[in-house]
Amino acid sequence: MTDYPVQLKLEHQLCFALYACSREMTKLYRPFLDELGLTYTQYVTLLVLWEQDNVSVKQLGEELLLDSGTLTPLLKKLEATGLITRARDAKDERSVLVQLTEQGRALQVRATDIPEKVFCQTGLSLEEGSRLREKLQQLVREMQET
Amino acid sequence: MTDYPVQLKLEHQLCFALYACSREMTKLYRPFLDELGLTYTQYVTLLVLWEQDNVSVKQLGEELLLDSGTLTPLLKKLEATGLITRARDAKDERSVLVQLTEQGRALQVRATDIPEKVFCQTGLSLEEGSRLREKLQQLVREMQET
DNA sequence: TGCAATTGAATTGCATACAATCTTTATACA
DNA sequence: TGTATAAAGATTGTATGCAATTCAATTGCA
Repeated sequence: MTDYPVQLKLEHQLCFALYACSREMTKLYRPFLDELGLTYTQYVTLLVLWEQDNVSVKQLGEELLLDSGTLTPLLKKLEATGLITRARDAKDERSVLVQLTEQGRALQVRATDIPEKVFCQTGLSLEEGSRLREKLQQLVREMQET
Repeated sequence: MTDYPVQLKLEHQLCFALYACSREMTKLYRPFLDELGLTYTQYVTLLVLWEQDNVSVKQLGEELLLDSGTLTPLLKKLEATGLITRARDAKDERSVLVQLTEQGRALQVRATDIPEKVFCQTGLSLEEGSRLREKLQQLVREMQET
């Protein structure tokens, strides 16, 4: 199999490196998020809400690159656990506004140290981490244009 | 909200950049894989098998960083569509060996050009793509050690 | 050698992702 | 001003991911 096309080798795939790396990174978060009773997707949703409260499902979807098929059930779970409320926007009944509860806002304090703890396990310098993140953000923007 | 802790901003998260980038990359593959009737995970599984046929579920899991909970149903689907066969290893009845069918092997030809077509949409130079992939592979290795 | 511990898959249960479709509300414009 | 179109969520269906558990086969070692 020495003449196997090099462009099909798994080791040669940027897509797989991304896919594997993303999942491994999520695994590093899991023990910390377990303590807060959150999944990774719930966590990033809260990151958005902690920055800007009272946003629509549409806005959340634009920030997180997720659609209502993913967000609706996830938000219902966060509502059921008492971290957020969901309510139709009086100004536009098509929209649903998501708001943190007291409890949801309080959780932010317990999350503050998680990114740093995880980052320490990556073996990256701050400089390398930033460069890599910027490169990935640039790549996301490029892929969304196509 | 100007005093919001910078380390919790979504834009500052390497984990989210990876998560978003991985999903966007998979979206670029989708139209091409649809033509072959494959999902992304089925595709990377076949990448492994095209390189080395007749491997165990355990070996597949080690290459793809997936466990039997994900692989077993996926492999059953590939078997149902006639691309692979699954059989207990006579030398160790605990293992299941996965083998390509004629049809499964034939599909490789139609997949050969996909990585290049997708890569063109990333806007990366070959040099940048390789560097990024190597950085991600190194990061995966580092995260697996912890 | 006999049996406890380990290993490899499969199964179960839960939480995403995402395409496709449906429902409700808002908007545009003939 | 009706009405066609568009927009925002919700729903449905399919396919992962992964933890936890179960089951069968193998291995290690007292």
